[in-house]
Amino acid sequence: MPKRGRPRNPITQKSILTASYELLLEKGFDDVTVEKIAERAGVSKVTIYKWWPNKAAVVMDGFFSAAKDRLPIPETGTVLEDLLIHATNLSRFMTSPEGKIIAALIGQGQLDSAIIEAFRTHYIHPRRAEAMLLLNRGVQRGELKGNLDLALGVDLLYGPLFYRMLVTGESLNDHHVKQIIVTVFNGLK
Amino acid sequence: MPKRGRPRNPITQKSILTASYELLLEKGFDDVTVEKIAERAGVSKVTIYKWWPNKAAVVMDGFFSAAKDRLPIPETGTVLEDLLIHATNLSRFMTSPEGKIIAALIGQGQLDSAIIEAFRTHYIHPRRAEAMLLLNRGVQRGELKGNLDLALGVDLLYGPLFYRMLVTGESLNDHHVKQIIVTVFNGLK
DNA sequence: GATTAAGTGTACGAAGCGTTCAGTTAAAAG
DNA sequence: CTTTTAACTGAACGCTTCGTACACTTAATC
Repeated sequence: MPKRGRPRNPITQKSILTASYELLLEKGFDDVTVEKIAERAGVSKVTIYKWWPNKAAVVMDGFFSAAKDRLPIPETGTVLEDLLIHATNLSRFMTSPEGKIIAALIGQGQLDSAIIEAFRTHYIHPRRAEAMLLLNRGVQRGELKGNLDLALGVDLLYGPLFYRMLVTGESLNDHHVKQIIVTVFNGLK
Repeated sequence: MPKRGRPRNPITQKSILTASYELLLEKGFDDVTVEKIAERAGVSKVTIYKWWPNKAAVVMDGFFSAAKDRLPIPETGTVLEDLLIHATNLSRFMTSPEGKIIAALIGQGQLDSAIIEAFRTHYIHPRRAEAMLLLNRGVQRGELKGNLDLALGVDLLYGPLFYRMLVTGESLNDHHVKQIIVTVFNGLK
């Protein structure tokens, strides 16, 4: 049975999400307003509130629908090499304008549990799972110790990168990343 | 030459900072309002704006004036032992109600550079310096490698703890901390 | 034509920020 | 005792933004 009533216009939803992501990129989370999203999307504010419960929900949705996975998992044959490539790519992404959105969302998440939950589910956990696969290959090959706790490994690799980005704010170039990865690797092998 | 005019009432300032910190503890950054601070401090809102430029400045000041240093640097004789004690204390503090303020402030800092700057200067950097001293004792004793980059060491130790707190949100008990520290230590020695 | 649901435009209430204004109050200086 | 200076007060206000209410119009099916 096809639906009664006026059908939903797919362009409406899409342009809301696009406008939302563009504004997030240009202005940062705090300066994105529902009114601006509506204006840029060419849509009524009421329509936005019809489909999303609040501003945070729209913005998160816009982020997830626009953020592509730009970090394919490398497979060079040795874990250390894979880790170096992966971590370098990650750090470059995190210091880019799009990557900085991530800091903003994690920040906002500290004040709004719905945001951080969504972010963990849709962004953090999938990427952690990928990194665990990478580490697991190293365990199989005997490059990493056999009883390695994969989750711990990911904490040790990602932790310092996020820490620098969110907490110390210090620069994060390829050399720093290499230092971090090589040293952690020594602890994991 | 003593100052002309009505002298500043020290109680006024103090009660503003106290009220601000109490509210921060009870409600979190977002739900602290200047009006509530004024009400609890028994002070006019205008007085607050006379001495601080905005809400963030008052709240940060309240935090710094109230947050005691509860993390003395241990000195057991071996670095690994020192690190375990220090990191365990830190993680316990971070998961306490007062510690959670830190997550909120770092979060807010991602949206307001003045906040994160103040937080780094008054809170993060001094604690990193302490941790570096601890590590340096290990280098002197030959328990850690001689060419160790102390800042890197702190990144590796603190990074995973903050990462769990801010990003993954996973629990952080003494066992996790021990795993983290022991593994990092293996990479640093 | 009747029904259903999508979408619009305007207006509004509630917060909260930061400011303005017209005062009072507590001290030092003359 | 009067004047001057600066701290402090209370109430009101403008502004922005969130989220909602209301009275529509529009596009589809029955």
